[in-house]
Amino acid sequence: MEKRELQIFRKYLERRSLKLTAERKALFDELFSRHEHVEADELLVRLRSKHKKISRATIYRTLELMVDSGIVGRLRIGEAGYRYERLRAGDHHDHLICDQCGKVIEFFEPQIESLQDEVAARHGFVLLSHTHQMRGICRSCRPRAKSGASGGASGAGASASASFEAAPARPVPIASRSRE
Amino acid sequence: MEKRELQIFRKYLERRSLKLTAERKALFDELFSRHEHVEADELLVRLRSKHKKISRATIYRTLELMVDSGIVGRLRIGEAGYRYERLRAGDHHDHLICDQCGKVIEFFEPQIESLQDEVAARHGFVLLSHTHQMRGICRSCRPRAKSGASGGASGAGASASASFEAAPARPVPIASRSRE
DNA sequence: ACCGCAACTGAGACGCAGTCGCAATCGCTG
DNA sequence: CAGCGATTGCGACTGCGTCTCAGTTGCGGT
Repeated sequence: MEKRELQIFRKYLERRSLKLTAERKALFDELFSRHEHVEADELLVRLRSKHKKISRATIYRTLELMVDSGIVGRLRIGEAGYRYERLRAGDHHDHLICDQCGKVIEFFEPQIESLQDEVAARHGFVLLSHTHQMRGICRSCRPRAKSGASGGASGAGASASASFEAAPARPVPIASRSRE
Repeated sequence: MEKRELQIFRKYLERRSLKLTAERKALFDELFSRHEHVEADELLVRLRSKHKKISRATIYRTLELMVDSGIVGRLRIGEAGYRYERLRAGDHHDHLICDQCGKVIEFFEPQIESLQDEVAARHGFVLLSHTHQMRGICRSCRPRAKSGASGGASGAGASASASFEAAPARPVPIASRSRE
């Protein structure tokens, strides 16, 4: 049976009289073949190594369609640029990232979700989406962890700590939650 | 009396035998003159309009020092690039952003903070920092709000919704909390 | 005073990630 | 099989930040 997300994407395209071309399908297959958080250029390289001819622009254009259709999430994890992840329908999660090895763990904490609604309401906001990333050192990196981001204000170590940036994700359409 | 953050910055520089030059001081003053979330180029423009001669490179270099020293926070709010905000010593907050007017509200919710620790622990992580952004429509934009990010999977409107990105912030050294 | 040197700075080149313009193609539809 | 909107690849381009480099500053030591 065809993947549910492919159906959704197909429908999304149809509604706008856009086509599910070979390039779009190839990108879909690549992205949905495994669960990960991948960069656009990585997808380009992979597809090309599979002898699919596709341009960078098309990758970006297609990813945008997928993000808009809701089947793909766009994140900012670390440094520059975006990463993309497939989303299973109705899914929602936030991210826990290891600063050392880059591993990404997904988590979902209902209590946090509802506290968010509360906070938003308290400020008169209608919540549409959110981004929540926690960064730290994972279990397997723990032993040899040492450096880490220089702490607050007071004394830090000696060597200049590389300033490692962090950044979150594209909104999770809150619809799925609130419209329950 | 001299601003506490300036003292911190001064000390940070001294420790590394760096200097508090006129340019650095000017940038500090600009950034700490009011509370906001500003872009690097905006700071450049402002300083120049005040007849201070300063180059783009210096702005960036100095902002990095400030971020490292802990007196300034670096965020990703919307689209590309970073925004900088002054941090009062020991302060911590997350952000609530209006997708319509761009207004940024800071919030702090102790319960969320501790739930985060719990989640991290559950996954064997040592938390170092986090980023938490909520996006929506603020009270004053509410009445005429309509468009918004296309919802999940199913039917969206007609016009192509501009894909508005979001992205969070530089870690808040968790030290201040856990080391309490 | 003067030297020496490390720290600073401005200007512009550079790099990366993503976007755009455009002409060539594709693939329905009538 | 002509018409036409959708699609694509290519390469130019942009925005934002970083790097290089040569010239300047300013403090410490003598």
